[in-house]
Amino acid sequence: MDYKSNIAKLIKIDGLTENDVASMMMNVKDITMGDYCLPCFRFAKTLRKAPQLIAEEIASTIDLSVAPYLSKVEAVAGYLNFTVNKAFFAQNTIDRILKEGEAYGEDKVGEGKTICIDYSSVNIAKPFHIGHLLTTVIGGALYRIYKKLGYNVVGINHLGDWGTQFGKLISAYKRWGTREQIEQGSIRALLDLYVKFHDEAEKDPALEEEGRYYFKKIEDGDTEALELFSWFKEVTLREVGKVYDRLGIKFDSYAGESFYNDKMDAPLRALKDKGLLVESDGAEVVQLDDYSMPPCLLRKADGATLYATRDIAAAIYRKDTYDFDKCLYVVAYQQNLHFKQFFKVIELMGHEWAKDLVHVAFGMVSLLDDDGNPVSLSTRHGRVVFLEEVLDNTVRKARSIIEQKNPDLEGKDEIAENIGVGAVIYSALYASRIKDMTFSYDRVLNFDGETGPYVQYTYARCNAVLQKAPLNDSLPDYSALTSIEADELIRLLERYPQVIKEAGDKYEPSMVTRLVTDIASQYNKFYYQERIIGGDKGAEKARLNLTKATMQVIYNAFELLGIKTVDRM
RNA sequence: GCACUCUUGGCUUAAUUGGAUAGAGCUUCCGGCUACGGACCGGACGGUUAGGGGUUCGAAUCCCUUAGAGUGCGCCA
Repeated sequence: MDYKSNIAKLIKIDGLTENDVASMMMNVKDITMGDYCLPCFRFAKTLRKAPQLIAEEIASTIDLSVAPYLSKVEAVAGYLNFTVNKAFFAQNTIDRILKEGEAYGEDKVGEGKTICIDYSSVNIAKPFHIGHLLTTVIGGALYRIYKKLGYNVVGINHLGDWGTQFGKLISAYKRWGTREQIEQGSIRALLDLYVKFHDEAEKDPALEEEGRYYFKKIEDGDTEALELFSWFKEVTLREVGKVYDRLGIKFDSYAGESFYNDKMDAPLRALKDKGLLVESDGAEVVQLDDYSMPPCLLRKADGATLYATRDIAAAIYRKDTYDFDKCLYVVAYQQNLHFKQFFKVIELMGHEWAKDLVHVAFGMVSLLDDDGNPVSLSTRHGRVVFLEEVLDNTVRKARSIIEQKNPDLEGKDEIAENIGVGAVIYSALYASRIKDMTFSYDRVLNFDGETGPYVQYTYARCNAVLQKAPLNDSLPDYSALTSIEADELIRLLERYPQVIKEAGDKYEPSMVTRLVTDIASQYNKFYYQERIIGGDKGAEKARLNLTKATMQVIYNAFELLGIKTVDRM
């Protein structure tokens, strides 16, 4: 049940509707003062009374007998504080979680609506490195969050699969490559070929011409060139797919740059007809001076189209195909201007849905150099950390901790995989997405404190308690859950559905990470405060059910984040 | 030069979007396993929320300003 709006029904303030009051209700920080509160300061001016007096007057009009879920109303320092009936609250919350199970947190707000999410967007024949981590896991988490909220979600991997580099790659392959080499070496082998091409091209500039020649062949639909091109694509996607599987990432569409190749003429023509596309230094641009932005370049002097041209075509295609209510682009904030520009161009074209395009920006990932200063990733300078290597390293670390702490554990490999990968995903979804992140092994290999393994440990601990508990089919006595620790825990569990909605509204999966961390932490406090097994049967049952509910919410939250829980570790 | 973003203890960060005493984790120090899992828990140290001004009952949060950092700014994506 929604406590805030139920409480709001009890409060009568002139000129305010129930909804107004409900939206002013807040959670109380300090649980000893209550659970929900209404700050009365803002009424002081219109009512011409002191806030405390107003709070007292409202308190005196509230009849608790019609609200069995409340146990106390109190006016304190201008706040009207409501304390819920703890036993009722505990029972209501825990029963709901146990009854709904994996569905706890589901909502219908998204029913009948479609959201497109453009994320990950790998480049063919380029390394899948930690620079792709954030877009991939943030996009993946949003994908699952919106599904949970009832939306129809379309996950799009906008592949970087077009450009002269593919002509060069074909040229290099035909000169120095073999099929086995590529099949075995995959992206690394393709990258090696690409690098070799550039080295050789410095000695023999004619190679550049050859690269262009083969790219032209791709464009013209030459059978051999197309076959090689799609083979490179297949090899790349096969390797990248392995990482996606480990991260629990899925896509509904892989329509990338090459897909939009023949879809740019129409929007360009429309822009021209509207007089928006103008010639400038031989190129064609949309002037955006009126919006204090530099012009958006859509066609080069040599007639070739650009990034923005393709994105405009893609947005229109997506609107036509999916009729989205929102289209998200999970892309680093470096591209802020680019998105603002092409969103504006689409608006100028007269598409009212331009307002539904959202750039979900996130911070920059950098590495530390030898002096401890952050440096940006660079394939050219060899400053690349393969995502797969990071996963392998954290899994290895998890494995070695298991060997040390729990050598007899069964299924170590799978458990280490889930812990190691979980640690990486967790660290990427820990902070608000706009924060920059310097990647360091020190950080992702630390499994203490607010980390993925910490939450997984709590889950495994809950599981161990339940395994060890004797059969108990008594009715739970929730009035026995009297400790502050239990209260706080239940309060956090109850908040979960609301937090998912907020995470969706703000495109901020870290809100889920934070809540599940608080839940794990609070369970551990509860665990040390109260002995769970033993004593009165009804009370024991209540503590066991609370343990079960905690596990369920951790499981549900981790599923949204893409992290697997483990029963033992 | 212009635009966007950011600045909270040594480090990484939170704060119900303007609400009560700014809350955690890491690090350091102290304490806790003959306990239902010590990858844990408790405690201590550590903050003028970058500086200044303003708005108001109330500001880390909004406005102005100064400083610092990052990113971007026509023929790459």
